[in-house]
Amino acid sequence: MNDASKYEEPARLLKALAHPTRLCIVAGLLNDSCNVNKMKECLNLPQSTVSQQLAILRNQGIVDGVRHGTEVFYKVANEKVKDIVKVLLDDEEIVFK
Amino acid sequence: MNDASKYEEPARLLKALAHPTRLCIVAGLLNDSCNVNKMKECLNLPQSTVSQQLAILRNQGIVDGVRHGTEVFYKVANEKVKDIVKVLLDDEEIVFK
DNA sequence: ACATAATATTATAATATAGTATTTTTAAAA
DNA sequence: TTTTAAAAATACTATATTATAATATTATGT
Repeated sequence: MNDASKYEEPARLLKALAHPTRLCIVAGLLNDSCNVNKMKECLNLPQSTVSQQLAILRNQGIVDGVRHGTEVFYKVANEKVKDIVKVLLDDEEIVFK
Repeated sequence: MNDASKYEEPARLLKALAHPTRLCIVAGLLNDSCNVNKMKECLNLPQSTVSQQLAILRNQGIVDGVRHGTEVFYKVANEKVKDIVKVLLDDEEIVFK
């Protein structure tokens, strides 16, 4: 029993979340969407770093982005992830501002 | 805002879960405790591998073990983790057998 | 004390991830 | 169409993780 393959996908999902920056990004997007520049300011990280972390989240379908002109607005795209992050962070309100 | 330090602990917790073998172990322990030998049989992995993964889970307080003679019976020691794993795996019943 | 069973630890090679400077793409404005 | 801004992709070094063999520990039975 317990073939590990069954756990590979969910493990990949958790792994994508399991980084302070990425977790912070997802937490910040729980209630409001946000563009990369604002995130980079809030997170105090180079743009390339933020974009790379966003790419990891995008690859797992955790977030997706919509372009408006030069900006891309991201939001959380996975309900299960929303629930997990809320449980993990005790349902606190977090917003990029 | 959004100092990353706030997310370091929860990220560490997720990281410890974010591996197919470790996730499988935790899922298998959700309802019943189990000793290492049985786990190693179920998982079809060397004993050292299972013990190492258990050590990672123990270090994050995700599981703990009680020794009975030569055997150590493990159980999940963190309620938040139970909830997260149930949400992640759609609440399916998983047992080592 | 010695043998045996169950579990833990250590060491290490292979692989993966993290961070960031640099370059490229995309879109709007001059 | 050139310039500028925002975001993505690339390249590369440093660090971390994984898997597992080998060894050590812990507890029991003889």
